[in-house]
Amino acid sequence: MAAIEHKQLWQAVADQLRDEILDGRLSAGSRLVETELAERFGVSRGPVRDALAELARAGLAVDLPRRGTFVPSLTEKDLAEVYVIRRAIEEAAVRLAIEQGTDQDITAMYATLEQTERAYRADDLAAAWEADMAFHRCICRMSGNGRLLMLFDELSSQTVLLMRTALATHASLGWTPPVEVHRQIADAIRAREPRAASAAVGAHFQYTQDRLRASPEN
Amino acid sequence: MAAIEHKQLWQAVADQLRDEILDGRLSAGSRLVETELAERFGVSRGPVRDALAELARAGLAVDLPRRGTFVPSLTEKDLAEVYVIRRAIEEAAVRLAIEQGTDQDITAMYATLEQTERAYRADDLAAAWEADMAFHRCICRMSGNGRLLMLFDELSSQTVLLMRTALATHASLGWTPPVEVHRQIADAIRAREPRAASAAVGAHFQYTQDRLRASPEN
DNA sequence: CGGACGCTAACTGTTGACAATCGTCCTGTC
DNA sequence: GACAGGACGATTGTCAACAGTTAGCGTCCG
Repeated sequence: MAAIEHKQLWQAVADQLRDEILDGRLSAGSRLVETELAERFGVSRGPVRDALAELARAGLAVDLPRRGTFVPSLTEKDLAEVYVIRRAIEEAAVRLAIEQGTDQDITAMYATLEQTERAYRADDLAAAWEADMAFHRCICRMSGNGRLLMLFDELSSQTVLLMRTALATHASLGWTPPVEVHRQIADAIRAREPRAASAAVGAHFQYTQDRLRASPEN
Repeated sequence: MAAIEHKQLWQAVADQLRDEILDGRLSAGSRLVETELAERFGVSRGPVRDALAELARAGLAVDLPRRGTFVPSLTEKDLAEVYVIRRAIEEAAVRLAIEQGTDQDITAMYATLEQTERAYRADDLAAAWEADMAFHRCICRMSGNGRLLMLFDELSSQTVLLMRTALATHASLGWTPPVEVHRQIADAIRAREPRAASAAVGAHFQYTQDRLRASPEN
């Protein structure tokens, strides 16, 4: 095993660009010029083109025909859209996770929980946020639904981008990881109570959405 | 208005290929050779490549690196995955549709319902199926969530492909359009009863899923 | 002084060609 | 007779070049 990931060139480029977009090194509105990137990565324009198409499909870039590709500036509306879908699929995921999840999965889930808490106590908000996302991803993985997991990854990327652009100034500063809510969800999963788990996820999203909607004063 | 849709070449190719795949003219397992298609459409391999990438992203093709692109043969597991996600997002969509939908939208929704009935009485199962899908799409459009609608389109395409491949022989023959269930959903939307509407959608999917799971004897 | 036209530069969309890789067939050996 | 190894063919991944379009800017006319 551990077979050599025969990564396509365009995948490597896409991964690199994705990281830079999510890190904020490529800020919203930045233009992604094919020739420029091709030279930077030492490849031709072909793979760069493929990479940009991939990012566009993932919602991390917008492609205006004949005009170029840009890093999108996501709005409140985008935030609402993403959260509606995330809530829907994660409520479903948690129910499946109860049916499909192994004890090992549940252990891993609790690990992310503790990691979140530890990072928060260490005042490492970035790590706490990452562990928070890992918790959600863990549930989606437990669902055993590959499409659902891929969809989550797409939406979580957009969530990160949203947090960086729309809410960089106000909301993220006051953010605290919802450890206790996550623990509620985790406990419900371990107890194999689909109703409670689904409701807890719904409540979690409701709360997050309300808080985000309340804070900005556009 | 009605501005000239300056369609990119690869989009035209992708549309054509999508139609052929969904029509069954390109059956499951078919190999999509870039050179071949390029010659057939009178374009270079570049746009064909882009088109195949697009189809692969939409789940209507699978790309095996260095080996080629194929029309996928979707399995029971794929069916289950697609339906889980569709149920989740459509339950959410119907709730939003109640908030966002205009009277015009509701009229259009009922139109698809009547169209389904008419096509079924005329023994045109293909048209009935299409109108059935149009009904579901109508609800997703009413949600006002662009991402949700795009996601639905993706999943509905895969649903069509599934019906063609996995269930071509047994289930589709006995299929009858669930007009009365659809009417229940529509009525709940018109009456602005989110609970009932969401429940009706859920029941609809539960029923469909059970029936599909019961029929094949793999 | 303001607006419209035309020019220029840059970038994208598309093309054709080259090289690397994978599947297949054939051959030879056990 | 079956399996391993090597060569060939086909097809994809990548590259460099060409053509068309778009945005920006300057100039000219009203």
